[in-house]
Amino acid sequence: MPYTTKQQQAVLRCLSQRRSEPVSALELAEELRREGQAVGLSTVYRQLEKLERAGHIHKVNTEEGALYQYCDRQEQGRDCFLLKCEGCGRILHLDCAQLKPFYDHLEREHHFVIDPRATMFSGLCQLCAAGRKEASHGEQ
Amino acid sequence: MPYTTKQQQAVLRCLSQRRSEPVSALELAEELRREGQAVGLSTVYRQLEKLERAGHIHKVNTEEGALYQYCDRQEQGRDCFLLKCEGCGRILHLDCAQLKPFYDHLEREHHFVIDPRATMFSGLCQLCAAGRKEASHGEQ
DNA sequence: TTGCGTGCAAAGGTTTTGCATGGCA
DNA sequence: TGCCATGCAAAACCTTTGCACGCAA
Repeated sequence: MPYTTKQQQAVLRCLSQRRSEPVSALELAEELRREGQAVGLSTVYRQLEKLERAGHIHKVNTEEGALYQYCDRQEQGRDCFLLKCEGCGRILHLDCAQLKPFYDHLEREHHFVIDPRATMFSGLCQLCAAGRKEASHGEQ
Repeated sequence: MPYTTKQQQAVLRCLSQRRSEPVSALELAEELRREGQAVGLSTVYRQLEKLERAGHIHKVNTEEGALYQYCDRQEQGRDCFLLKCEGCGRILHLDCAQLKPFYDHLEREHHFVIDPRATMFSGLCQLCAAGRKEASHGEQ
């Protein structure tokens, strides 16, 4: 990284402190303002785009707009993937060798190359799964 | 389905004709207008929400807003999953028994219950993967 | 001085909402 | 008649863009 502004550093620092928690651009700008490091919203968006292209963060499109999450370089192996709980919104990183045979199969049989960084498994974590058992009854 | 309006039927019919092709709400409204079955945009949105909750269609959040895709009831088994090509945006349904050991492992070890209907694998299909090889060089 | 990053304000696009209207039970 | 879906227009929202300014090389 040849030249970094203090805004750029602030955005990345704030994101990395949050670790596995996905944040929206607006939340990020507000947090930075609270810290006395105010950064304009458009600058936040511009930095997020850069950081994503550089592979430092994940961008996840959700119902409520895009969320951004710090992405640890070490966790970017082929067997690392993202797990998103539809209940609480949290995104987990997991490393699992069990996926490899499946990916290989896809590539061999269907010529489809998986991008682990962009692949999101959705489901329910233990707590949220338990909570929904009761709530979900007749809909529509 | 106790009572369906002709708008509701039109939206579902249009979506089912497109099959594996994801469509935006606006495109849907335009297509219906072209067919002489004009449906207001807000009605299209309201119907899409209903259809999604009833499990008839998938909603996929993308860069350019939400896309909707018809979802065949028969394909909703545990081993069915969605494959999204980041290149052309197409979504494929695949059925693959190779996933089962992985899901079982997740459930046993991490207490995470996968929702196949909401799980989207991202990657590149053969054609798009080939096309990107050339384009992607030094960025940032 | 030159160039790039910044911040504000405005524009752009998508999705939702309010409200009057109309059709089906 | 009563209720719910509809359609239009307006609002709300997120994200991008234009442009003048300022900081660093």
